[in-house]
Amino acid sequence: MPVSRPQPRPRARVTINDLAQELGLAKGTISRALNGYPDIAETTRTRVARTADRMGYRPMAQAQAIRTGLARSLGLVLNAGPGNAHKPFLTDFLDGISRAASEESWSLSVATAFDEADEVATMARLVEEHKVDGFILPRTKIRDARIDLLRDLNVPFVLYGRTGDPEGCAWFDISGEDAMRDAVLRLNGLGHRRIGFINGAGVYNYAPLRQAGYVAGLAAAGLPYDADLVRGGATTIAQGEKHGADLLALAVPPTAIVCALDMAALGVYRAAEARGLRIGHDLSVVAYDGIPEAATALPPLTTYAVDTRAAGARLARLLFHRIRGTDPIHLRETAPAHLVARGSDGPAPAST
Amino acid sequence: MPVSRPQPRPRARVTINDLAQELGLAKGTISRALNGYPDIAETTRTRVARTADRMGYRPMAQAQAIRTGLARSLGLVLNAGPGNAHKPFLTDFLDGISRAASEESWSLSVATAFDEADEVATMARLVEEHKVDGFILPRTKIRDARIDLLRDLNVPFVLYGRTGDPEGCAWFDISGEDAMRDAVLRLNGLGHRRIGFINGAGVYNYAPLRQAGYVAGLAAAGLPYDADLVRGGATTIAQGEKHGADLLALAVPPTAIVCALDMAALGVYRAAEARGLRIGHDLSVVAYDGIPEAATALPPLTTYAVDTRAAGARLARLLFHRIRGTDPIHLRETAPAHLVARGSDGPAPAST
DNA sequence: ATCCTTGCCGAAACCGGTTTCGGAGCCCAG
DNA sequence: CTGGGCTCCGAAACCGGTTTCGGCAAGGAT
Repeated sequence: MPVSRPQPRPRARVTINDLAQELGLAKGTISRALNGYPDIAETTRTRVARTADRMGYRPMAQAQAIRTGLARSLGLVLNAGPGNAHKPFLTDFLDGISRAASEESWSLSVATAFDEADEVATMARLVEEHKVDGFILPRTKIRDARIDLLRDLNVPFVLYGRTGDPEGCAWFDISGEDAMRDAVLRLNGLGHRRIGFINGAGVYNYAPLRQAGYVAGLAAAGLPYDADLVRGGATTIAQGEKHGADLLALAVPPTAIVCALDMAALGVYRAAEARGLRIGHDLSVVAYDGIPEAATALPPLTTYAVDTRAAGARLARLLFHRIRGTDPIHLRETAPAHLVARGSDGPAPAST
Repeated sequence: MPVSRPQPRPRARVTINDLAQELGLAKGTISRALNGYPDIAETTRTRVARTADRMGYRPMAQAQAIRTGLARSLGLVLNAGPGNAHKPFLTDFLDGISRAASEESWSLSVATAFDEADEVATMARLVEEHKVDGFILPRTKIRDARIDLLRDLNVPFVLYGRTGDPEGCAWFDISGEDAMRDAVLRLNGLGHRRIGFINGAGVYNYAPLRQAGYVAGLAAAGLPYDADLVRGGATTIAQGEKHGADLLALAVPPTAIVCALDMAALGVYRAAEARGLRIGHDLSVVAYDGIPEAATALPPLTTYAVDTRAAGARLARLLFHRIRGTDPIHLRETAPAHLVARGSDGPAPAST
């Protein structure tokens, strides 16, 4: 099909053959020296390393891949479908992964898909074309087709988020449940007794966890659970506003609301404003994520922030271990979110 | 150094040899048939194509790369340094590029850097390791070290944004100047006579262009240019608020403000609020970008939106042409931003 | 019938690495 | 002095493709 054949640039790369010639050694020897094989004399090894460095030798990743079977590349498939547009810390996430990858001279190849089926197809393609040695899976779902695929294909992967059926799964996650529990206790400490909860999207694994954390917080504080105070499915400002308005319209409205997502909290701000309630005084709000808008909101939002950059880096490193054969059982970690106390929560208003 | 050698998965790939054996042809013949060489009989070509398809053959990208010199991968280096965190349409941008790349069975590899020097170093590394055949350069600067590097290395690239010294440069850009000019004329049509302008960061190429557009709009409307009404360097809400406050504190404040960035406009909202001015009535605001927050702001922001997804796709396609040898002179395009009229602008208030 | 094209394909070299295999030296014990 | 083991490196096969080169067979011209 391709009528116009692409023209390779004739840039002079220094290859392993150049090195071999320069040093008067066989190229196989060079390769083994550079890759730390034990059957190379230490003096030879340093000599090779030094001139390789001097001549600016960089092994061509593809040539290595063909024999070793390793593309030296991490895969990341992003859902770019409707409703997934807003990813405030995507840059940080990519940065974390990319930096960790660079440390090992690996690279990151990203692709996009518009729904779950497309995600699976895209991942399969990347594997078929051998572009990628493993995947980082953002936003673990409760039922996740991506996991099924990769388990099936026997391709290494690491989840950002835990999962119910851990068979063959490695993961890194932020313990949102601890944060939610903490949030409830914090508010209880401020005198709040009716504390609402607005959860995120139910398809994701984090949702039940965070709700469980909220419930655990209630229990730890000795507060009763009231189903009327619990809403779910709010991932946008608009949805947060709707659920916030619903909660505030209750006969006995909450004096504080815990949100599983900052975005929802920003919606609650609007619902409160519509009722003439001042956030931080008449209504306390505590959320989770640490999006940049939370800092510039009025008042600034108290939230449990996650270090997305660190998460990306950690995921990449776990994936390296996974690719190198470590049992996924030993590659499961959770880390806490960190409270950023700002102005959106305060003492409970004196009860009338 | 690597003590634990990575273990390649023993998945059974179907190679070109399998195809050759199955068809009783030489593997060179298979390769030529698949790549559209003219010395293959049409019947043979279809026979090969059919069984290749049936057996699910996917050429291993790396093996092709080693001989052809093409990695079949587009490079994108993102600046993840401080102040660059907020990239609301990064996902769309990636989506556009990734989709266009997939169409040709290419992939996208992204890396991050924290400043310009790091960007250049990262790009050089990607080229040395032969991971990438060309780059898409987001956010063209007036003086751009990335351009110097790639020109020097003779590596194909495409700019998102124009540049002063076009030597060897291909680009795609949105004509922000037309949008700014339009914005001024629109406001003039609404009766505004004192129209302020808040520009973005001066290091980027778009800044002088948009300011020129603002000036052109003034001229076309027959309005005088007043340097007091022009501010620059506002890329965040906070900076927009500051400059907005300055403008509103003028002896004769503007009745309308054009912002080069939506973010700055959101800051102007706050400055107006602080003075008790109602956006859309007492003060009109028109901006540029089309970030999602603009739609949910109160009132919703009138803005010139850019289709970032389409831009990414177009850039990728231009880069393909560039890699295949098209003269960059023929690879320069601009497209208009599209007005999204919402509630932040209205008739000028009756003058006192 | 012979020669010359032309169409079509096989064989082999090649790309830049990795890995296997074997053998040349050296040291030391018998 | 000989045999065995160990250290270290060269040679060559190999990975999965691409590209060059040459030759066979069919067809047309002479």
